[in-house]
Amino acid sequence: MSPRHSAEDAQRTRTAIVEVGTQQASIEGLDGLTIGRLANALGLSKAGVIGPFGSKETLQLEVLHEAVRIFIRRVWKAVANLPPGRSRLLAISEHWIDYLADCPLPGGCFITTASTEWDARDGPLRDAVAEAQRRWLDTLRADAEVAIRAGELPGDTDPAEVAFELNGIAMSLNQAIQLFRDDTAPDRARRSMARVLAAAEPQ
Amino acid sequence: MSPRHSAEDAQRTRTAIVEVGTQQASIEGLDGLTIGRLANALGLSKAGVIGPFGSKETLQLEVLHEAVRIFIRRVWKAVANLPPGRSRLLAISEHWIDYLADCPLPGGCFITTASTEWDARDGPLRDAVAEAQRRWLDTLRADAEVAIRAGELPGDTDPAEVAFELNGIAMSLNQAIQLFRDDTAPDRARRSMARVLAAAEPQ
DNA sequence: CCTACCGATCGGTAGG
DNA sequence: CCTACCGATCGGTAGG
Repeated sequence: MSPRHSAEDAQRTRTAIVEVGTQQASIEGLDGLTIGRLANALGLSKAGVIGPFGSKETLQLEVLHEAVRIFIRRVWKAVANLPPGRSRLLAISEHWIDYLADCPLPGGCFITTASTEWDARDGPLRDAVAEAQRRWLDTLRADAEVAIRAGELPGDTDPAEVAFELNGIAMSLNQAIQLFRDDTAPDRARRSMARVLAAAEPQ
Repeated sequence: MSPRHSAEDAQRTRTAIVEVGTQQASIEGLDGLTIGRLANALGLSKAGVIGPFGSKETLQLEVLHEAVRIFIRRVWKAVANLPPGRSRLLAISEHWIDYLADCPLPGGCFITTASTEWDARDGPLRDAVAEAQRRWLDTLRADAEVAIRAGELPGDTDPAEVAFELNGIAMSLNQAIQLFRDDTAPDRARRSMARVLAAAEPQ
């Protein structure tokens, strides 16, 4: 009740703002976030929402990073300790599809939405989105490289193409789920990803 | 100079508003369209911009349909007279990739942007986006069905999966071009689409 | 198709 | 973290 809050309280408020902001932005886009609606949803004043961040852009960047953390937690953490290679790419596929089919954010894949929202603009948000997407594609490509060297994928496979295709399947799945509410799509995506990751013929 | 305009003039103005609106919306999104900026870009008053349409939503719907017309003109018109089947799907792939690599709209593929922008919302715009995307996927699937029946694609191919995968590759390509400015991506997409459309082994 | 205007909301700040 | 406020802009309308 007192206006004198502890640093702990301030941190809790900050966290709550980012969490609710992530939910809202997954639906309305990062640019669709507004301080006023956020304040209303949280029972705070607008000054209370923007204060901890200084500007809307800083808040948007934090919201984006929170969405990336959620993705990593759901898709990467479970496989991070597996040895790199084809079997880990198959495990990633499973978790990725599960993440999209049972998404913790109401608007589906945040990075995909943010990517199409910012890909034709300039500035820190575009750069942050590009870097997050870049890192994920690099992660996939690195595993594909290991798989090719180990003979688990055909020797003439282009590792960047594996990342490119898996990413495309994930975006197509995200659209099927969000735009068409098609619950047969996860199985389709599973088959498609398995085809991209088809094992090399034994010599 | 006279405020008394012909119906022809009125039509010209309407067309100009939709055209400039399509350019702007391809960058800022359909929701990012504003009457004020549109009026400014066109040298009109806000009333002059919104008047012919009655509401922003009607204008947004017309902008969306204009973007669909542009896509059809660039990707579909050139192949519409070819016989359906695998070779037409390959021709579509070529035109689709060319369209994305040398896009008439500054923001890249409008439908992809509109899809992620509206897929988590309700209303006429979401419905219109879904219908446009649905029609295109159905077109691809119908050609895949013909190709499978003709033995041009493997007999166990799922035609909906062909449409799903081609669409995913196109979205991945759109991202590579717009977000990463990666001009090696069109070739990658060509290889990926060719793989999806690999001919059935001759019996 | 214009001017002039409406209430609502935007991001953000001053001062406590 | 609040109240009270800022100028700017939003979509839209009245009246010509």
